[in-house]
Amino acid sequence: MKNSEVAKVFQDIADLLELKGENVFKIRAYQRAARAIEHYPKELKIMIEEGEGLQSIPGVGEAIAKKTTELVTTGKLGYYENLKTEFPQGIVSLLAIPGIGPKTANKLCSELRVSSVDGLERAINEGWVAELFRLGDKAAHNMLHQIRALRRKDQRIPIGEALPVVEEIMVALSAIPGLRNLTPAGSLRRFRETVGDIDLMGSADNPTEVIDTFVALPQMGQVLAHGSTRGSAIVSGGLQVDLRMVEHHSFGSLLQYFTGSKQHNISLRERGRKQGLKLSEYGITVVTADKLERFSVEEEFYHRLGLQHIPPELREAQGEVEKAEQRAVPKLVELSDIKGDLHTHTQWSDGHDSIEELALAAKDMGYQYMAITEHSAGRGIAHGLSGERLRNQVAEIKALNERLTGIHVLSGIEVDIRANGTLDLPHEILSELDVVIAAVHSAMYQGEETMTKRVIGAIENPDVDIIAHPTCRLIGEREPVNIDLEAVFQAAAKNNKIMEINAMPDRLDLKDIHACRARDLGVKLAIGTDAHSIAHLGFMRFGVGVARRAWCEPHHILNTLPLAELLAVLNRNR
DNA sequence: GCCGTTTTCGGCCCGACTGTTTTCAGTCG
Repeated sequence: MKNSEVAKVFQDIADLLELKGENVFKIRAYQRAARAIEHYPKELKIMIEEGEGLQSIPGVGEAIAKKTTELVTTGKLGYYENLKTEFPQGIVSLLAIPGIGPKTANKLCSELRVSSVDGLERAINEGWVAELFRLGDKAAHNMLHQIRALRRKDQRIPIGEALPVVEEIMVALSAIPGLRNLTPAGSLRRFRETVGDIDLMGSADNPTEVIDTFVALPQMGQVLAHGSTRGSAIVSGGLQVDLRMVEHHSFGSLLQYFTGSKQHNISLRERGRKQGLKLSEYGITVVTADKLERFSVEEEFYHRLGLQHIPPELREAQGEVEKAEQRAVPKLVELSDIKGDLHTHTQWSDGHDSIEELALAAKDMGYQYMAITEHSAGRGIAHGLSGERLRNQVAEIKALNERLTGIHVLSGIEVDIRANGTLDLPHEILSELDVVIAAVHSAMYQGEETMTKRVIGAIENPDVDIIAHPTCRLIGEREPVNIDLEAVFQAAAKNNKIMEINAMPDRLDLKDIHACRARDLGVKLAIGTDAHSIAHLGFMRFGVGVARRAWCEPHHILNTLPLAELLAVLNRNR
């Protein structure tokens, strides 16, 4: 059983306990454990097999560890099964409607026999809900509104779509004189792979003017709110953007608060409470003196708590507060550390631009090198390269390198790992290249054992350097393949092979927690954009974002190495 | 149910909004 499935069970348990009216702290304990498990980089199954104590996970104690072991080893949890029988099926679905919590759900269920969203809708329309004690016409109307919103619920948007939209807005507002701060907060700032609504935080001498300009921008569709401190609008694509203008002297604490994550903020407040400090979005209050200290800069907020500043990407309550306390927050990899792109396509296969065009663009980005890694012939649809065409390309790259200065082009390939685990090109050709990436592009629905063996086979092949997009997922479109990543990472560590963080925004593969686990096991990572055009080279920042969320420092990332050192590591002269 | 540089028992993050009441319960982020 996967961590995400375990997390789902504990979240379900929390919901059921809420309906039952259990002790709120017990409920919170289950919620906390669910979130911690969901973000935990190591598979619980492996931890149990290796006899590693589950209680090392923050928020998991004796009872939840025991339940987890039962769940993971037997696939079932008696406690959960019993709990489920106490309530009509479907009542939990009511909790998903904003505005309905456990009390209201229980009332609807016990007094109106409502136990589904459809049933609730009928009860509202027939006027029953408005009759209930402490509910009225307005409450019933709101429920109906929320049900409709839920049905057309927009999915979370990949960060690759949201970030450019937000940046365009920020550029448009940055010209306003008097604007001092403007930053996205929330999951976008933390660089999560998908985002919901966007919160922009700003401070200015003339906040009203900023908000007026914001809601009047040409890309704004429906304006939801337009006040003196807050504006809210829907931009094309359905993304809701809120702009919140605050006082200069409170900007730091407010930005901290709205960046989250919620769990990170809770950890901070728990810690502050022990020091006699009360934390809120307005600042820090020394409880004994009842005096509020405000912070215009976020760094100072953390320093006041005796902590190092914590990069937003790490704020997921995964031990970052303890590290900040010990002054041991890692110096995370940055975009400027990247010396080249190791995964690109040109007109030779299914890319848009020529090798030279791509190379010059890479040079403009300040790179020292870039690798051309076309598809191999097995990908007929992508105009993949045969051995012969590949040799021609190698010759062209060689000639190009003699002409170009300031950028070195590496000849490579993204060779198919066939369904039977063999590679799509022979050793004779692969051994002539600077870098060989191997990847699965077909037979994606193989069982876990077959798929794992298939990829490990490629890892053990001496011609292969890097495994690209190891899970083949497409965010919101295609589920990851069935693969035992733990075994794959172990094999990569043993064979000194590199795993890719594919920076394409709809891939981000490896994802954050998997990259983190690979790093833990000592596997080196490479960030590649998989660019099919010059514009795609800019995807690098999304890959860097994943690496940062995986606690990676520059030395964990292969393509932070200068050219000579990179070639030494790839060691292709065998 | 979790947790410990005040505690192995007795705490557990903080503030705001809404709709319903007539001082507040319920919900949310």
